[in-house]
Amino acid sequence: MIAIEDVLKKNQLSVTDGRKKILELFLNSEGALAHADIEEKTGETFDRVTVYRTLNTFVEKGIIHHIPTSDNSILYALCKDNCEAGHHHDNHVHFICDVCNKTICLDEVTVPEVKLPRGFKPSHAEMVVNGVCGDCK
Amino acid sequence: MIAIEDVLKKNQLSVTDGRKKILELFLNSEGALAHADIEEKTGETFDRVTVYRTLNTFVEKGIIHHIPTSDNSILYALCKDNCEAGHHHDNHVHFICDVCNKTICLDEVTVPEVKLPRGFKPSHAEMVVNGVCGDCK
DNA sequence: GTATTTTTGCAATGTTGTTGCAAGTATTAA
DNA sequence: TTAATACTTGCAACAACATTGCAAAAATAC
Repeated sequence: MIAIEDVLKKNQLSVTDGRKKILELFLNSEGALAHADIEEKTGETFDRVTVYRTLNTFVEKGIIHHIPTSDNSILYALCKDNCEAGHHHDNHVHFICDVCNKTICLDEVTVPEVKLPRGFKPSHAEMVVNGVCGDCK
Repeated sequence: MIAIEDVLKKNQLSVTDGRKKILELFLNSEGALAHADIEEKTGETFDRVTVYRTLNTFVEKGIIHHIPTSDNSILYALCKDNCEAGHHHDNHVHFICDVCNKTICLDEVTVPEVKLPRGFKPSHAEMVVNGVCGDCK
């Protein structure tokens, strides 16, 4: 059991109902969440604006991170412990299940290095794999 | 010189000014294009709606493909010749330059295979690398 | 050249995300 | 515990992005 309040305090954030609830959603979700998911699950409890601001705050503090998608949706997922404010170590592969449509962080799978053409200098790499996840096979 | 009209005809599309112009933009651009880029470059010639519909049509026909991004922008790039409708072979790495902000298809660089955890079956993989491109180094 | 099908432009509408400000809540310190 | 301060929230307005229906226009088929 992870103490939700501790995570917030450790990141110098005021402990509020909204932040506790949204952080709890991430902790209880195995996959990534979109803004819409969160709005749906919090129901009428919080204003849309609060959700936007909370997510942005969490990204700034390094509690969650963006996941690249081909459509124009923004997905968020929890960062692991070694992830600090402004200094992400989320160089893991993301997996999107074609069946259940969940997006899962494969924390154990590191994004591989690739050899780039002459003149290109890489700084960061993202990888997204589609397919069928363990639950849907 | 690629015959623009032939590409459209080969995909069973009516040849219209809008489609010719937008396809030409892709052929003459080394990087990927966002909807906004296209609107900008076609100026007042076409309606915004036409641009949206043309891009969607091109994606359906497999003439262009989406590129995943971490922010919520949609980028499009030309598919290469071996790319057919509904059956993309665009398994190459995309590069986003942190300096000039261009997105470039690295057609020569194939997305590497990764070993996934038990139970995961991959069908498709995308990779986006950030850094400094050859022109900006 | 005419008929048919497809595409376009316009207007209206929906969706998504942001900003300013007053009111409410959490934190700090006495 | 309470008062002062700082931060967060909700509301309303706004801005950007994207979609839909329908009539007019253009492209294709005959």
